[in-house]
Amino acid sequence: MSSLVDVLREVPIFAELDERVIALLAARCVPRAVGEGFVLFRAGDPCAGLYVVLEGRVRVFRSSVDGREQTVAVEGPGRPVAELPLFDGGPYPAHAVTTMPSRLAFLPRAEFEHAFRSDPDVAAAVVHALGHRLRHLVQLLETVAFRDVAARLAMLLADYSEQTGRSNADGVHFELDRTQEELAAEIGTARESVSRALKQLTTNGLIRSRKGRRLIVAPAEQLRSWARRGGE
Amino acid sequence: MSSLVDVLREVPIFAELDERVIALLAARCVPRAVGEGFVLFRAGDPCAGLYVVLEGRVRVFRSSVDGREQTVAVEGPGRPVAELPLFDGGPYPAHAVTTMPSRLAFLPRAEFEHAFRSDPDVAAAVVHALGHRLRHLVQLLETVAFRDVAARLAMLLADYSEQTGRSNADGVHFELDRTQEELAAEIGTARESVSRALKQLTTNGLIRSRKGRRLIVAPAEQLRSWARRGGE
DNA sequence: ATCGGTCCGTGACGCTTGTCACAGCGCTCC
DNA sequence: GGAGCGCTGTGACAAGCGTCACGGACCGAT
Repeated sequence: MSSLVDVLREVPIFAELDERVIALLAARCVPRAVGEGFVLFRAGDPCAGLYVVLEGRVRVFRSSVDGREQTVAVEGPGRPVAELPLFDGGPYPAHAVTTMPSRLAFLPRAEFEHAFRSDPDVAAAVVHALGHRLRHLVQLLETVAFRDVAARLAMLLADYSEQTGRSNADGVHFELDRTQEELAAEIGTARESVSRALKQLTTNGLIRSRKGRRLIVAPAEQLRSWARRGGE
Repeated sequence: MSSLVDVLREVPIFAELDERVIALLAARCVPRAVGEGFVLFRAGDPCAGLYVVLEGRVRVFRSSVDGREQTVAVEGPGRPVAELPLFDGGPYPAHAVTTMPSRLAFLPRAEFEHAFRSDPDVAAAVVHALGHRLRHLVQLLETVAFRDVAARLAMLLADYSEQTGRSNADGVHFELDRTQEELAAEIGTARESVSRALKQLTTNGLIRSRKGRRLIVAPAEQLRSWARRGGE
């Protein structure tokens, strides 16, 4: 098995730290292998520490009493989960659950706090990550508030295609490793609406092809501008 | 005029710093008096520095091409505006405009960065503020995604009543110093819907009395639980 | 008092979308 | 290869809400 240090070095929020600090953090981390559906924490729980996804996937979401769920973020390998409540001392603001078997690193709060206070680089890195998250949320809020389902979906596909897609002459093609149910939760709508929106995007030429979960879509910029214009 | 130092000491994000640091920051701040409708920055502008509201009010919002607006935050005296992009180097994610004549303090980015890197207390304070904002956004996102207009309004009133209200036997009474138009932008809906939702809350007994902008409402906890249950 | 502005209430209407119901399809597991 | 199951498509319907239109209340300026 590869050493924790090697993995942490690849984690964006730790990437800029020097060896000494990474080694120190790694020594304090508790690695865990868990199955699908493992609950890292629930909204309202006091914050115990920081998780980093090494392998697998974690969904962060809020749920309402009547069972609907709004996904706030989906984190994959190398991404931190719930860095927020480490700082203001408050509870976790959302639930976090693995959506597939995963390996996680857990850094207890006290360890983290110590590193944060003693090394300004750690502080800067963390604030950087927080900033990114906040930026993303503002964006998400806007689309959920303003856009219809098709436009929100287009935005989401634009993100995915940039993250995991490869572009060639026909467009950007990539694997959409999510069910429509999951997509629906991410853009705050119902599964059926996603199904219809996918059809709509296809007839509008923004999705060029759809074979199973293999997609070929228009370039991200085109998707986004279409969404901003509100669909033609 | 009162010294800047005195004002900054009252600002939540600076409150825990010691005199020396505050004095140093104050010396670098540029105070400004501006009228209503002054544009601090627009979405996409590169980040020039941090603003702190000394007096008045600043609305932070995103707008869509077709003219609708979603308010992200409304900041009053003592509150920082746009601490986010200071860190990740990105542009401002939203517009910020004063909604009344205001006094602002402006701290150029370089000064801020210096303080942030050299004093861990500054770093901690700022992260604290960021965390708070993120928490608030997650909450806002959930309500916009799930709740109907009446519920969202109830949540908003719960916040306001806690911030500025005084409670007595009839309920919590306070002054709602916003137009329905402004309320609508904060919960992502239309003015008319706010008007109808206010009526609905009144017939349901959550708003006990409404004379002009003077409101008497149910305790915040009751408002929130009603909203969470989705209106009875 | 009169005008002009902003703000608020309310009716009518149509579109989007959530919900329910059901049918086809591709799996895996016997 | 059938049974069961999760995922997907789609039709029908109702509710919520945005939009338009209009009228009325309030208020400051002249």
